[in-house]
Amino acid sequence: MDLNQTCKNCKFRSHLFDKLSDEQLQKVYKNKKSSPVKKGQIIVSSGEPIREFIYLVEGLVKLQKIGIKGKEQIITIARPMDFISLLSVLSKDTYEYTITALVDSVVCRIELNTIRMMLRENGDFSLDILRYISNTADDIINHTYALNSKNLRGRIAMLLVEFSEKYFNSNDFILPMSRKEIAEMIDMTPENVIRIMSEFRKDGVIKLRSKQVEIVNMELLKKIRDLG
Amino acid sequence: MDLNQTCKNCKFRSHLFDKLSDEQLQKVYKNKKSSPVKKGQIIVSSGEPIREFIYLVEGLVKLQKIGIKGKEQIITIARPMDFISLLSVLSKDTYEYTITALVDSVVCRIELNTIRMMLRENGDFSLDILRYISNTADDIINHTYALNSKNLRGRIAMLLVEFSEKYFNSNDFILPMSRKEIAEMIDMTPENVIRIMSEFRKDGVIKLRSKQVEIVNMELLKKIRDLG
DNA sequence: CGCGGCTTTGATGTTCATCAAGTAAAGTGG
DNA sequence: CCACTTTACTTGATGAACATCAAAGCCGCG
Repeated sequence: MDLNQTCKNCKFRSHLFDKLSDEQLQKVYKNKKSSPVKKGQIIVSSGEPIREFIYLVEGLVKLQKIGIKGKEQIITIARPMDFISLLSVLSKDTYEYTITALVDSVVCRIELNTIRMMLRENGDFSLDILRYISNTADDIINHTYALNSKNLRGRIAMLLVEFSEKYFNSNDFILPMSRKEIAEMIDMTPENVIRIMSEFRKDGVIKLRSKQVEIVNMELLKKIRDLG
Repeated sequence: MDLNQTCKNCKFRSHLFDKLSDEQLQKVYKNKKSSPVKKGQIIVSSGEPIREFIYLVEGLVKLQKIGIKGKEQIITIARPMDFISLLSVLSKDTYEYTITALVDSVVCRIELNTIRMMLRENGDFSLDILRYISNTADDIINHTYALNSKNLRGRIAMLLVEFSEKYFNSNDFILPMSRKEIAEMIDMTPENVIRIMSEFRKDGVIKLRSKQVEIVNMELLKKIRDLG
């Protein structure tokens, strides 16, 4: 297979590498390393030096950091097409977050200097990346504030709607994480995650069997989210 | 006075416009409008179309948004040298935040297209801005998570230390905001802001008279912050 | 000088974390 | 593949932290 074709057709290109010339795209291709990662595998560890631009081609990954007192805190979940080295990549020397695969995934890596050079050379590409980073940061900030302004029921509802609409495009999905991890994401205790999800089940808002979730009454769930 | 000199010597230049050529700096100068704003005055309103790059030359401003249920939420306080149009400027069409002067301030405005053009033309400048935006976003995110992981006493302590070390460089300063605004910043009620500050006063950690604060025992205050 | 918002203090109630204890599920080594 | 161990899940009871409500004093401003 023509390797350049591979990159040219990669669904990723349309979003982020649109503005690259063919020559630059060729350079990206020569440098990129694509690799599969198993569920649970760590992709980068917080504190590691940043040497690569990493993006997610397939799967789901979580970005987390260790808060004060050693409590884990999940900052966001990245989808295919997301840069997962995210914010730190251009401003820091080492990763701020630990990134772990939630399901079997595929990531692509490009040497940082290659990207840096292209950012310098290609103003349109540079502007696109600026916009992308700004948006990502905005999203995380807005998401965090939305979450914090809600009570526990509202948070769980928000998370379930998000999984359904943003990550799985279905009312019926398998939670890609444990109750404990959910708790880390929305800042509550595992006990209360369980309690409230059970309530939702009893009230007929969702069906729930272990990690299998089906949202039965989406309208009500959204109302709980918005009123929480 | 030579107007170009004005910009060349502006303390702002060293941080953000370092990489601009003399010609580009000249262009910045021709386009910039510098204006004073009075305490309490709104600089931009959330929802307004973004037409300018705005940075703070002197003073202090707050960036806030209206959360769900109309509760105000202060996202961050900007200092001189900060871009205050911040994150949204390159990714959105309208402002995400309302920006208000906390004290008498001075801002400079540059037409957005001028900056955009320079970003496209000048890769080094572009990289600097990328780094700057990444850092700003990182800071806000880290700050928000740090705040949320603390109890109320820890939050107040954190805020006071921050005012002292980051914004005023002194153990003795005048709070630039009301108790209600403080509550909006660190996500608690005005009543509890008052209660806890009074506690600190009674315990001899700070002296407090209306908005005048003096930190008497910084070490203890930091301990309260870190243990909260 | 009086009105409205800011500030302060106290009393009450709700939400949520913590603790405890037991069950199910999922790895692990023989 | 089965016993064994560990880790995840679940439910209930208790207590602490914090929001809310109420009432009174204060301050700036028209």
